[in-house]
Amino acid sequence: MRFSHQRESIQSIVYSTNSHPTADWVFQKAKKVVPNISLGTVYRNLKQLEDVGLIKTIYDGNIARYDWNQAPHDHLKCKECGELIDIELIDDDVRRKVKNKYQFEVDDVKMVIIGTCHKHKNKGK
Amino acid sequence: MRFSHQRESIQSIVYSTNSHPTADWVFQKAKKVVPNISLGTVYRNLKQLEDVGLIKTIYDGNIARYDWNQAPHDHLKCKECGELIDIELIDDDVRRKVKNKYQFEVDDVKMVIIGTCHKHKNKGK
DNA sequence: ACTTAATTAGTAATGATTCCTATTATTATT
DNA sequence: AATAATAATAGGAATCATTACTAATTAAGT
Repeated sequence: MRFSHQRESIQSIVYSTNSHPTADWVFQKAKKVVPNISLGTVYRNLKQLEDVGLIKTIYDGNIARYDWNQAPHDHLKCKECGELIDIELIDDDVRRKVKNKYQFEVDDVKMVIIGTCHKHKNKGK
Repeated sequence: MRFSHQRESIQSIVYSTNSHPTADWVFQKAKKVVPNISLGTVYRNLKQLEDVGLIKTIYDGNIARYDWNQAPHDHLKCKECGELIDIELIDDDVRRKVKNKYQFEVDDVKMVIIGTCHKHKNKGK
């Protein structure tokens, strides 16, 4: 994989935020640096960056979001504001249990906890 | 919500399988019962059935799958065959931890464990 | 500088899902 | 059983996210 100005920009954009951006959000930001970058380039590079292990993809419903955080972690999703919040539960238990009970070789545990964040607790009813 | 032949068929199709079918799979089956049913009807009814709490939606990557199983459970996804396998880990721990640590009201925990199922363990390398 | 192949912009194509509208069917009421 | 009110439908168009295609560009080795 050789150097490209576009990929460098895309990577630094993803690395600049904790907001788990979508491809389109990255595209909008990238245009400010590389004015005539195309959306296809953004997708292609996001995929390459994932292949190389520099970013991770999170599926939020049926839309892809990207995350620079490589450490194993999970997400809280608030159904009021839609925000994805990083959390660390550190449960190696899950891996062990699954391996023993289901003879399943675990690569990755993707957990999203749906609910209401502290900012919106009262708006529930 | 009033009765419809279409919705009844769609529900019984989802309830007839453990394969976590996609909308299109349900559509193909439904055509055998209601020959000129339309895909839009399938989507509309799947959503209604979910609203009413009769089925659940699982996002498998960026494609929606439907599940009749209302009991809290998680899924193993084999990256070789793509199959989604139901599992029960029963960890109320997660709910408690999240509630205390992050002041987050938990509605649902969606966990998908990616890896290799016992049928494909050797094919890994 | 020259060559080679990876990368790009721009656009067309795809696939899943939603939206729109005239018609049909269910349910309550007479 | 006929009527009225309106939820639900079929069929197709529209949308949204993502991928594929292609000629032109560009990084990097020689």
